[in-house]
Amino acid sequence: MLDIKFIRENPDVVKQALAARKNDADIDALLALDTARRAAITEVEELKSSRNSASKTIGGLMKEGKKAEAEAAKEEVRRIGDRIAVLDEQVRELDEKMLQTLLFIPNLPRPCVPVGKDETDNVVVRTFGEPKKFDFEIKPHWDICEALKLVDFERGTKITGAGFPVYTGQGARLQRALIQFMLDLHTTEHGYTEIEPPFVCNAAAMTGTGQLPKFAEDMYHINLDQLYPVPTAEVPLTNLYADEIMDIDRPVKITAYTPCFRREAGAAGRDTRGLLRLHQFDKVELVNFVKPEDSEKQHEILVREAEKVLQKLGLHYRVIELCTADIGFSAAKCYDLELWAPGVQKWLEVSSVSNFWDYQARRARIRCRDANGRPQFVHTLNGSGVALPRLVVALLENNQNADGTVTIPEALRPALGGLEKLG
RNA sequence: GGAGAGGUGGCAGAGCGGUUUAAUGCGCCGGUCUUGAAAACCGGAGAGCCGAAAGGUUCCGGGGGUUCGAAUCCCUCCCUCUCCGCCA
Repeated sequence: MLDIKFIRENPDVVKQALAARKNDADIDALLALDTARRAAITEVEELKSSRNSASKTIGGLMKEGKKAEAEAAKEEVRRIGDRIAVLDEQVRELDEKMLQTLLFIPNLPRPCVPVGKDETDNVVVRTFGEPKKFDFEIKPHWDICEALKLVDFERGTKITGAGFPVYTGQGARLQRALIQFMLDLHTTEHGYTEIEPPFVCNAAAMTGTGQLPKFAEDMYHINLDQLYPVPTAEVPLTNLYADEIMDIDRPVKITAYTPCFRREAGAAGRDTRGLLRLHQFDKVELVNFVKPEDSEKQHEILVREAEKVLQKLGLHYRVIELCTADIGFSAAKCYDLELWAPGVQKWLEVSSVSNFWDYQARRARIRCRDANGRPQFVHTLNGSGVALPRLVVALLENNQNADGTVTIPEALRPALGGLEKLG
């Protein structure tokens, strides 16, 4: 959520930033609500002030036994009370309208974010490794999965539906090993505290991080209990500190594995084959809470931490900086990590590393204290560290051998009991 | 699921219609003392909103009601704890 004070004082900056990300929010209408709200508050508070002092006077009169005078005063105060009730209701309605407007306005991209018209204007920041050369005919991952019986695509549709993969045998074990490998890396080398959160969250949490109310259609919803299966661990992890004043002399860094559930509304028919786009997938997520002055520096550290996973696995990847038109709703700045998958001949997004500035913190009321001890909103950051299915795709397609086996990267073998090859 | 108890500042815990401007303790910050620290003593400090400021206003789990006036009385919902039931 944006700061209404900032919008009031910098309407043109806000309009320009929103235009850069192709958002058409009506800022002038919002500011009109703001003006009306403040006028109503000023009026009602003056009335409340006079009611309060009059009530004190009545208390005194009652004690002195001046019944008649007290009754006259009561009548006067009752009229003030009626007027207050009307104005209070007005303020409540204006508050609600403003909130509903603000909840649908996205974050402002930082000035440093490249301006663009769509994803083709994203910028490649750096590239790691080289595309691998093969001296045999390589297979796409779905053929490898079938040959080595890593995923049972057929039976999965029977129990749930398309997009809910059933990993089997070494495929299932590979999932578990990757989760362990990533959690161990981040906790032992990057200073993260491991969390195992609930896999469902309530509407307040979903609103805190920005999934609700705008993206309700992208989420599964357990109607009977008003709970949402998490679309990312970002939701439970970030909201862990909702309504708190945090002590963050140094960044608070937490990580968790969760399955992620996404309806992928609007993406029907895209990437239907294999593991490229799923309704349920596994992910290890990294979440940071930092003081405002530290967030830009910490964002660079965070993206390096996510990259470390790919480097250790020896995969060819690139870091993309998203342009203003492609950046996520809640993000102020965002890097994506993309793996090269030679079988499908595509760059695959396996991580999104975002700086949310104070946008989520304001929605979820996560604060810390500034140098003077005054409360201020923290900055939140998060990054996938990383999402599994596309990582598996890249591992299988890059490490496949002519004999149909797949070589396990050195770094991953301990988590697989020393296994060197799949198949 | 049933019965009972309870939700008050960072924590503990009083208050149960009108000097509550929410006592008190612990913890926290500053100071005195000390070579330094601890202890002791003195002082300070809740959050949101409106306001340039002075100041005002709201907040005792959420919502609603009674009243001139509600932390305090009533209704309702939520949550926590204890016991019972069921159970991995």
